Amino acid sequence: MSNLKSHASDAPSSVRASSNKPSTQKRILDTAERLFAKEGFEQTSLRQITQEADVNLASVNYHFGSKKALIQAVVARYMDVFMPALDEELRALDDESALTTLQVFEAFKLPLFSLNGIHKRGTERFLRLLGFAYSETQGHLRRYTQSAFGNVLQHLLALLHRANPELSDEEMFWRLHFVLGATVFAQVSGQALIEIARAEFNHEVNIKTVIEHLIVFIAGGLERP
Amino acid sequence: MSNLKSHASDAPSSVRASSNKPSTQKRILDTAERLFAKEGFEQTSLRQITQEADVNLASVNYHFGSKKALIQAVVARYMDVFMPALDEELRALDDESALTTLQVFEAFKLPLFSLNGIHKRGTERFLRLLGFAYSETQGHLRRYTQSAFGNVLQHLLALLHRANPELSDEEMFWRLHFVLGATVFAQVSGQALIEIARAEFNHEVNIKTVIEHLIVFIAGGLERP
DNA sequence: GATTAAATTAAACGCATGTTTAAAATGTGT
DNA sequence: ACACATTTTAAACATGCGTTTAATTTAATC
Repeated sequence: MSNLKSHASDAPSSVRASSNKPSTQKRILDTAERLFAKEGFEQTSLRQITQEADVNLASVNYHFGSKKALIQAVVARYMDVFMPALDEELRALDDESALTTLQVFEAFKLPLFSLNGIHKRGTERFLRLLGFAYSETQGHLRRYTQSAFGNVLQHLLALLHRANPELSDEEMFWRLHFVLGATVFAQVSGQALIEIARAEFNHEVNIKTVIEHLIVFIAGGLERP
Repeated sequence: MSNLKSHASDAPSSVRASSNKPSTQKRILDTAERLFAKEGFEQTSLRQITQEADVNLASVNYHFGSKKALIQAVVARYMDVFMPALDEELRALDDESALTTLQVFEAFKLPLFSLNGIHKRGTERFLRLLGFAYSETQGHLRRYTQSAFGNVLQHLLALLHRANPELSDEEMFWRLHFVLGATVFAQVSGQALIEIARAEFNHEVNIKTVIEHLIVFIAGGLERP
């Protein structure tokens, strides 16, 4: 883990010097993101990634060190946008006089949709990545999130307590995890569900619709007396 | 798939003739169940199962045909108890005059707890197996459940519609899947959560407690106007 | 007790994975 | 143009997986 060659700590930031083709690093990152979001981390092999990215197999280990590190790099690219944005939204709620659960969860919407700046379907990808991070046991990812953005999550918990002062710590603990479960699951099974829904109800269904439905649901569950 | 030796279609039903040691088949089934519920299907290897069951590696393929078939056998042992029990409970609700969502979900409690007859912690194991069946993509399991117990699931959907006549088909579709997500997730992350909760709140937490919390939550989410 | 059938066993097969190696190619600074 | 560092490459490595094979042991049948 220590005698690696460079991991491109700086170097060719994003675009190759005299070529219109993105750098090897970016190609790997983009392709990995797409495949991870589609199939999950464990289901996606480095051979699949490097083949589709049209780079050499060994370049993943050269540039990122390991598959774990690649996974973390992919997730971090979204976390680094999402978490500060969420932080800002949550701060805006601090001054709210009559805070509701729905308000807290709706604070997620803008940060989530802002991820579409990273990629056309960034929101969807991020949520699916999160889902896989939880359903597969990617302990290192959980540790990274906790240590890098633990304060934001603490803030979230405090706001929910403020909106639901009658709920005990324990009640809140369980309900928050159920919320997380519904969210994660909706995204991991999301694509399949969206297709079923599309066929069943004969109209377009997109990720925004799903999130709208989801927020109402989890707010209902969380507020239950 | 067709030229297999026997798969023990009948034979030494459950206990060995002149030995106090369970049959190879049962040892495999029990050990597989324990490991599958602990780590998931894909994360558990046949070598791990056969080693802990103290049987030969090849005996899994001899008795069950394949790993997939073993997974299905493990799950079926629970499904065959759970689904008829649920069916009975749901039928009892048909005559209810003012049906509530909570009643429908509480109909799950007895069937779930009855699984403790199969194993001391049968409820927990079953829910975790279900969780893995969904979060890992075990398509064959979904197909089996759908074809074997599809009628019970249809019945469930009908009852929920009766309890919530104001919800559109689409609304119900999404909420039911969120319910499933919260449930599944609670179980897959369940053991870790229970341990955190135990440490955090300084009192015993068991699967029944989690289910009680869960049912209130999902009923709240589903009923939300 | 001989003859089948069923079950168990050790070993190998074929394949896929992440990672490492060492040489070749490319780029950079002087 | 040279020397050096960086990057790319093809190949191999080491490990683990589910499955299959063929021989042996155990059990059952006549």
